[in-house]
Amino acid sequence: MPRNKKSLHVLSDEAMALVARRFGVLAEPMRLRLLHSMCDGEKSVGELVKLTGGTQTNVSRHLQTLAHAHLLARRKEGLQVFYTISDPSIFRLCELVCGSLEKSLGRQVQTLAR
Amino acid sequence: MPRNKKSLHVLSDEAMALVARRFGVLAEPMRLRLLHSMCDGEKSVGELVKLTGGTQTNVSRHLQTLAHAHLLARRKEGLQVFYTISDPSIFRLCELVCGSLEKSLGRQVQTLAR
DNA sequence: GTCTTATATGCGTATATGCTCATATAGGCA
DNA sequence: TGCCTATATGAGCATATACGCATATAAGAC
Repeated sequence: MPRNKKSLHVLSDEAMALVARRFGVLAEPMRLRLLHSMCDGEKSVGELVKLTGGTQTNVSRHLQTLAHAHLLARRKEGLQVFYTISDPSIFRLCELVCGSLEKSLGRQVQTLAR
Repeated sequence: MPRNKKSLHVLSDEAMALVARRFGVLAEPMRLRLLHSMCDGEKSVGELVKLTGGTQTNVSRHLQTLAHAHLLARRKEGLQVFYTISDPSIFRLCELVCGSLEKSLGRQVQTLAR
């Protein structure tokens, strides 16, 4: 029976979809800016709005997306909601991408990794 | 003059856009399958069509996308075109994502990393 | 209870992206 | 030349996603 091959293939497809979705979450400049703004610790939504210059609606939406992907943790305190990066593997991802981009761009953008 | 701050901010925005675009290239299951199919060396478009089960048109389009992002190298030989992974940092990216997903999914998908 | 502040959400719109069909290009062979 | 094969591309459609406006929810102060 070629069932092993088949089911492996199917599983692999599901895996691909999951990985793709994860990359998709990181494929938005605003979400990257939000993550970047949280590098030094948790921030409230209001702080993130000021730091990123986005609208409250948009920042809130993107924070939801990041939280649902388990990249952020949510903590409510009174009127405010604080978000923290809960998956540190993001940093490595961004470092890798920045390094790769620096190489392929021939150092056109030297400040990429900052 | 707050120009330093300003221009740093602008540069950072461009950087974010570049990084986001890179992640976006990796945010499609078919493109991930194509990359996966090329792990063991270069492949022709025809081979990739068979390996991934996609249509010729679609496979060709995704290969273009990957090549334009400098993730693939293109080599023409007679009627055939061969593509190779030209940026090995992709492997680390996928490993990191797979590892992170395995953790957050509580090992629901054990074969993710295969 | 009212009022204010902080955050989230429903809805409509604009843009982007993936997919397919048909066709174009490019190279090899007779 | 004409024909066949391998790959790329233009056009159209369907879906997804980001954004803003207005409004809802939640919590504190009064």
